[in-house]
Amino acid sequence: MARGSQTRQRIMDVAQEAILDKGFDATSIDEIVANAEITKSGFFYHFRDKNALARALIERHIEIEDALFDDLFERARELSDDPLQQLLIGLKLLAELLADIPGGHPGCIVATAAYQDRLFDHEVREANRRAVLGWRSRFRDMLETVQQTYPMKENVSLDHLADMFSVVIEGGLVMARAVNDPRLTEQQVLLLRSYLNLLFSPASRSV
Amino acid sequence: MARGSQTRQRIMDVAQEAILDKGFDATSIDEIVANAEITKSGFFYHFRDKNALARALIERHIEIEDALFDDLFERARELSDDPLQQLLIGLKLLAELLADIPGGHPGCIVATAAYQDRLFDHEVREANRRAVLGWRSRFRDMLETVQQTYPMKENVSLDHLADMFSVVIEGGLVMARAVNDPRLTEQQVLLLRSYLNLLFSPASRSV
DNA sequence: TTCAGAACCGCACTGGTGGTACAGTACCTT
DNA sequence: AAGGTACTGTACCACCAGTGCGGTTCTGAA
Repeated sequence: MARGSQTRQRIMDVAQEAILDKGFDATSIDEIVANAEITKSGFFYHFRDKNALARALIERHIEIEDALFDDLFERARELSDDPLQQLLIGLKLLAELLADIPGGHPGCIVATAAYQDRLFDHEVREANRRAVLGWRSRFRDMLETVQQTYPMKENVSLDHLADMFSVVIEGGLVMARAVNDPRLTEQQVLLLRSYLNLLFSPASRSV
Repeated sequence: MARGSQTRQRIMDVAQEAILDKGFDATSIDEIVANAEITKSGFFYHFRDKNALARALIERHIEIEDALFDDLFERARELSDDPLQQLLIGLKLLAELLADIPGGHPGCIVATAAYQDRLFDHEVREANRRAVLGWRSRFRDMLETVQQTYPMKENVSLDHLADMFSVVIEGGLVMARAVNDPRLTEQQVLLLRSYLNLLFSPASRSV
């Protein structure tokens, strides 16, 4: 069983690299099978069609990203007991992480899927939707905890605010690509941090 | 000469509708020529290849969007003499505009191009880049004027802040698609407005 | 009225790509 | 030895971007 899933992983690795570099459509199955050192028949043994590959990639991506966020905010919790500080520290760590990836963040498969969504079938879009809603509830929980200690200075929806995390990250990745500036995403995450600081922090001190 | 450019416009209209609906690759030339009531030869008479069509669409989109922003903030200037209020009013008008489009905003061609950029040639990416940098300088100018009257409460880069307009709009459009919630973009623009209000507004009144 | 050029049409063709079908084979576990 | 898993190899199809080129229609200037 190790042999099969190993090949499957290899196909996905090769495919992901090519897709993040060139886009889903620009990556042909022939190219993937060549780089993964497998035959076309072998590819279709593991994936029913190209959609199945996309779905697998998105699902894997969600897991990795979730684990990454878990780790990030776990470290933030270790560094402070204050919920607001945890949030601000977590965002700082996220910005650093985005900055540390050499050559800039490769981009987000979820956004790729969203912008080519008619290419994918319903299951792919559903997986994508689940991922985004998962992030919303994650950040919403954190914001609620913060709000219990620190009242907001402006009355904004916590759901919308939670979505802003994803919006800034995804939008940042899009714009980083458009202007070819890999540091843009990191800068935008820090602006979100600045917003949350102004919104919740009681003293109007600069951070 | 009216005849030629008329056909060209018709091709672009038909193509844009299909591309925003399904994505660039999912839209075949055969489909475009059928809906535009022209032949394939006719299409290639007007556009050297599919890239030329994309380039033309992006350039037209930039013009339209620029005119839209011009109009929006012109109206904001009519409503207030205060630079901060102009900015906040402009964002409110933008949010209303995004909300008013029936069925939600169709999406942004610039982001589509950014996420499939390897599909496009250098000229297309350059046009895209120019558009984004144009927005940056537009919003930067406005922010600078605001800053002359209202000092920022946190010291953030005006360039980054200017980029945040595009980031929130583009990211909002991506996420709106992902969760199938057309109102998301509008909500995010209002959050950006809330941030700018907190950042520049001297009194900590709620708006 | 003529006539050149712009704006097409019609059709045949090429190469690449996603996907199918199916027979055969190496390997690994029971 | 048997049987499933994990493939290989080959042949094939439909669709799509793009080419080539000869022919046709429309239009504005001389």
